[in-house]
Amino acid sequence: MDQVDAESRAVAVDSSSRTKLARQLDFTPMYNKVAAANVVLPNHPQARLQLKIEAQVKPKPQPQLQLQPPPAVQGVRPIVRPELQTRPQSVPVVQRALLHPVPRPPYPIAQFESAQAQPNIKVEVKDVTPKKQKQCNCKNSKCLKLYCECFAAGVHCDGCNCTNCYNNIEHESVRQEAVTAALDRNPNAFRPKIANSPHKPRNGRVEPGESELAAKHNKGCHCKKSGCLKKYCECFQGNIPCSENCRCVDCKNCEGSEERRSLCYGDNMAPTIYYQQQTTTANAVVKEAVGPYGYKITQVSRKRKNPEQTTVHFHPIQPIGQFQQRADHVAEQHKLDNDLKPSALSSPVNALSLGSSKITVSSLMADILRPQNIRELCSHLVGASAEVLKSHTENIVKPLNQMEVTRADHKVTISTQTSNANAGDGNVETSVNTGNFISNQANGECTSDIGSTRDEFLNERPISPGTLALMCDENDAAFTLGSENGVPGHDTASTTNSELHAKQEKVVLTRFRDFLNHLIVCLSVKESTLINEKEQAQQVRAVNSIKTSNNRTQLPISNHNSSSSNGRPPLPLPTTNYSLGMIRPLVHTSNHITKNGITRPQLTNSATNSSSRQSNVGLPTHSAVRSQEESK
DNA sequence: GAGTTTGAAACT
DNA sequence: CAGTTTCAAACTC
Ligand SMILES: [Zn+2]
Ligand SMILES: [Zn+2]
Ligand SMILES: [Zn+2]
Ligand SMILES: [Zn+2]
Ligand SMILES: [Zn+2]
Ligand SMILES: [Zn+2]
Repeated sequence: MDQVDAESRAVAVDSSSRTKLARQLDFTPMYNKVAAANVVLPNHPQARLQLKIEAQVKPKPQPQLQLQPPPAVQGVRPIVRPELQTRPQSVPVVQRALLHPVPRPPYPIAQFESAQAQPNIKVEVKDVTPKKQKQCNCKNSKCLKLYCECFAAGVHCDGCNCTNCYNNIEHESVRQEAVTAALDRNPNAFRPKIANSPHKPRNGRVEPGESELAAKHNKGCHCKKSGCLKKYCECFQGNIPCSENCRCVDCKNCEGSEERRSLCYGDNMAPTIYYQQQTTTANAVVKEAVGPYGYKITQVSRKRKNPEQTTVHFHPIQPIGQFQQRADHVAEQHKLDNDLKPSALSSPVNALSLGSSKITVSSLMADILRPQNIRELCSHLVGASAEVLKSHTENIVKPLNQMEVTRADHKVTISTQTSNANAGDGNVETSVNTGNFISNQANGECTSDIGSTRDEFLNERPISPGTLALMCDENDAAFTLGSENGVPGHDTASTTNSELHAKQEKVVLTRFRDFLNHLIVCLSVKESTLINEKEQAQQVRAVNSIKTSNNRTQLPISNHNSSSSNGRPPLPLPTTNYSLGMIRPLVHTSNHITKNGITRPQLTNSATNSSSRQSNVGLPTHSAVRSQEESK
């Protein structure tokens, strides 16, 4: 029927369109609409990407985009090629590139959304993974309806098993019409369904209740039989808990749900994956569940309060909890190679955070190392990572040293009690600055909201540094993106990226090491102090009874010294107080760095997005109650 | 791989 | 907006 016509038309148009296609594939219309609101078009991610890609990959002026794989790019893997070309919007590409780490391709995600965000991503293509994109199997939609994942993701079919496919360059004009139609039906049709972040209100602060990171499915799911624990559920598929936007029945994917947890973290998540997709997930829901961070930690901590819900969806408002988890993926941190970070770091941190850290030590440590400290440590590490990224982004590669210097913003304080005299109030605080840390900064005061969030980490699943790093990345990404304008993605992306990661890792590990060293020092100091006291006491007694002098013992100390000497900053240990400050003790002047830099960018989300989102967020309109729930 | 189940998208 | 149909993925066997 009309198909034919369309087709013919398409063909006709083709030649003309081709050229344009190359750059555009994306759904322009959409942009226009969307963008219009925002105005920010220029950068459209896609456009950029595309351009970039072309440049990198190939000049490819040719009509048929697809075919040739860009030689250059190709190096890594074959797969890449087609996509690039084909997918105009590149969404996929990008994502692919970015995602690389992920074991499974997250899936098609379109990035539009990010108009704001994606810049960094661009990394690219070559980089790594070939990720394959998902292939559809459409038979009746011609791949011109959102039923088609390719179409929905904003990419041309490439290597799909579809029948009668019009989602390709050859039928671009028809395709465009379909795009337009889809947009008419739903202006957000090609935007990510899952809001990644948190959009924190632009106004600035995030409500306490709401975490900044809550990722939600914009429209929510409407599952009735899957309990939202199967991939039929978009929320589950996107690895996010159901939210108030959902109207599911008998939901088991609520935030605190045990089921959810078990599924998510349990086994599967294992180490493998963390993936994330980058920035935007486009509309496609992220397919592939991601594993949460891979670090597995397992248990440990207590579970939080969570309200488990029972049945019907109740979506708690408290988003906070999962923060991390979703943060990851949702956030998409782009890059970051998972591996390293999590694995390496996690364990240590976890241990600490958990508090599980060995009991033996606990008594001694208790005074010195407190949960809060750990949180701060985490923040510090994240901040450091962020900082690295930031500097990296700026292209200014500052020597790490410099960075260190820089980090003066955030402070971590650890209080220690000295057994000594003041015993009671012996707390002393030392603060350390670290780079700006995102989350903390978010709220001027670190503690409050984070507190809850972090508790979770600590208690529940401690966030591993790796995770932190991820989070960080996310943020970074965000801001990078935001700054996108300012920073044109540097091409070297791939290399840069790895470099970046290496740096981040280095910094994080280094700092963590420092932290541990300090901890050691503090402990030793404390220990020695205790010993001395004891000794003195004994001496006194002894004196009374008998002799006077003796030798003082100081065992551990020696060790400590050595340890301290190891490297890091010598800490000035006050005799009485021990501080763990990772670096220098300071007064608290707090300077929170505003993390403006960081946060801001995010805010920018495209107007539509934000607007829509907000509405959702603001109130749960969903009044409903779908009381009847399932009949069955 | 065929068949079933499921819930989003499309349609009315 | 609700109800129904269409659709393709997810899941099952
Ligand atoms: Zn298709
Ligand atoms: Zn396809
Ligand atoms: Zn197709
Ligand atoms: Zn659901
Ligand atoms: Zn849901
Ligand atoms: Zn649900």
